[in-house]
Amino acid sequence: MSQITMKELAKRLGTSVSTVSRALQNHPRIGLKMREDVIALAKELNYSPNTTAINLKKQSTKNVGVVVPWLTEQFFSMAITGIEDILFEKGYRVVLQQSRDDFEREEQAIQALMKHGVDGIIVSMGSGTYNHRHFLEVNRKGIPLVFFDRVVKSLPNSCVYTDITQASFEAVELLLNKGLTKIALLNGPNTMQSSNERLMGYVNALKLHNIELNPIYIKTTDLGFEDTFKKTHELLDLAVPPQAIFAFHDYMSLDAMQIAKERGLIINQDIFFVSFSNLSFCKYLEKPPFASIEQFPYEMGAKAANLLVEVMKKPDDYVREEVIIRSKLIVRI
Amino acid sequence: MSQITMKELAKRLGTSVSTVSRALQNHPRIGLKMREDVIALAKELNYSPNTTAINLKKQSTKNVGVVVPWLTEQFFSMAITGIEDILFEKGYRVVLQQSRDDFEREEQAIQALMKHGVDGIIVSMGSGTYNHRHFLEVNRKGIPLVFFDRVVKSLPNSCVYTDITQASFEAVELLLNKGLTKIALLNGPNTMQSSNERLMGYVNALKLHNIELNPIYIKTTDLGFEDTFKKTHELLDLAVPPQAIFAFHDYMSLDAMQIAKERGLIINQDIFFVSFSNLSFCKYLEKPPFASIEQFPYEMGAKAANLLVEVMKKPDDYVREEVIIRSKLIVRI
DNA sequence: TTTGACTGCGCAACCGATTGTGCAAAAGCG
DNA sequence: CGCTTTTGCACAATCGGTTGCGCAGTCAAA
Repeated sequence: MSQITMKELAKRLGTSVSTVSRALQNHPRIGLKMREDVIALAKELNYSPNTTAINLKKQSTKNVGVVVPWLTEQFFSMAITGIEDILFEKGYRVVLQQSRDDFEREEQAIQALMKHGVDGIIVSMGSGTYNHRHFLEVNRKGIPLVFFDRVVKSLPNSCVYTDITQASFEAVELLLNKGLTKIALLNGPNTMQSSNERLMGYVNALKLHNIELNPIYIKTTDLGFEDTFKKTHELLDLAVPPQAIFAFHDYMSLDAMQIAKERGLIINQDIFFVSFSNLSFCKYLEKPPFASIEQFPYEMGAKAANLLVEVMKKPDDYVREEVIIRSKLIVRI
Repeated sequence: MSQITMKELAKRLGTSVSTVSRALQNHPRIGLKMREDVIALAKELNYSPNTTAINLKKQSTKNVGVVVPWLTEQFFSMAITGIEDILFEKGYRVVLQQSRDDFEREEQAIQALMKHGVDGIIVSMGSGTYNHRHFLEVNRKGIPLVFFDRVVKSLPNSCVYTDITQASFEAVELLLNKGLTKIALLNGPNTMQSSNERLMGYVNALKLHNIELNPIYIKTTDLGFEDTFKKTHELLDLAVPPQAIFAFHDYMSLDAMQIAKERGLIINQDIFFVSFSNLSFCKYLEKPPFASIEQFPYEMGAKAANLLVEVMKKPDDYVREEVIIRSKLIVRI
């Protein structure tokens, strides 16, 4: 029950704690016999060091906090898997927190992590985050912080993301190359950086193909399905409804597709959907969204973890890095 | 950068560390003025206690390890969400580990958690786990441990699960009541407790309805999609192929359905599928599995977390609890 | 005025490790 | 054989807190 300590080992061997400590670390100044005795007894008593004590002494916990909006979104669970794989192999553990896209919760999560004493933090920002004070606080305390996917480029922290603008451009261009010109954008809230980037890509593609930008084809949502329903109806109610919809992510495409289907439209014939995520379960759909952008969340997570490990190793010669993971447009049909 | 400590506060106030400590804890034996001074200075200097030091002293880390097979399975990410909600509110943090249904990894994960000094552990066993030595070790060390979903009933730990046998019984009965008699079972490996329970429910239902048990309708898989494909083909190749398949979970149903579709069968007409999980994205399918068993993972996780908190609070008067979450059969069409 | 309780605070041990330093004894050297 | 170096180990400080206990000083009751 009560863990056995170095003190106990020392007492049984009639030696001192420091000798036990050094023996277990194979310190050269400990004699062979003593070393072997200590190690043997440690093994026999199933000694295992108290990590908390080591943490206190070493001023590090080998814990890394990870904050994401929703664990239940495949993108994030895959990213965390990538993070965990790297961190586990480097001897770190993942302390998990979900922000649920809520600013308050995100702030609480970050504060809990700082208080708890993590060695570093990896964050994908919530859509509700309108303020960066908690991140500034983390930086002020000198705790290494790395962003991924939903990043804050204006902060001095390293970050990993995909070039949303470019990916959006390619996605919209795919539609244009199919001869579709009436393309709507079903976007996220424009408080989100990534919404703006989607818009940019959309605009760029239209411009390059000399298609006039029609503002009534651009809708923003709060990422909730109700708002998606509402905005989709608005699009389809237009006098000249869109031939294709570029949606924020696959979940949004799917919700919008439901509406389209209810209205008797045939997916990938009367109307085409393209979006981010490349959700794996779309393979089970008879009519999947036309195309989707794979962002390689596992790789993003792994890369973010690697960056963080670098900073944690030598926080002093910190160099901000901005890593862009190349996304891939997957055409499904 | 360097965190400010109680020693620093004490020095600045010309008092002792113990007084500072007590003042911050509102100890009654500290005078009002001194207390206010300490608190004021602490606030001014943005003092925050070193959690590691407190952990060492208190012999507790306020960390709870959670080990699940796959974070990317919706069931588990929802369960973890339930766990996190409860634990966060009680002041604990979640340290996450995935076993990937691999015994070695599960064992490593458990060992890492023990070494790291968590106050308790919540586990859903991997399908590859053929040995309980790591759990025995946890118990031997006196670390509170609670199982959920994939539990080990033979161990003295509390656990939360759904009555798989009963749920399976209901699922099969649903098919029988539709007049279907040739029902196949596409099960998981029979090293898994829950596979056996599914079998039991299946057998019970057939028995009650006086349908003779036909062993060729019973297949076990390793939960991988390739094996699912193989076994589904075998079933459909039978002289008298099944009219319905009761599959391990929705993912397996979906994979099997692909095969059925390829063979020209019409889902929910030529062949019916029923399984565990009630995956949310099935709502996007034109032809979803006929029915699915909702196991309320969020509630299971939350309950497991609550049980664990109880044990952590008073480990001495530990009483094993076995909580059965009532599942619900959801008919989709 | 004496006694006893109470108030306000500091000393020091403690949690379980790591690590700088000092001191013997053994070994190496001329 | 005497002197230096090396070897082998223990002492004690330290990480940053918590907490039992003791000791003055204050104040009221006897």
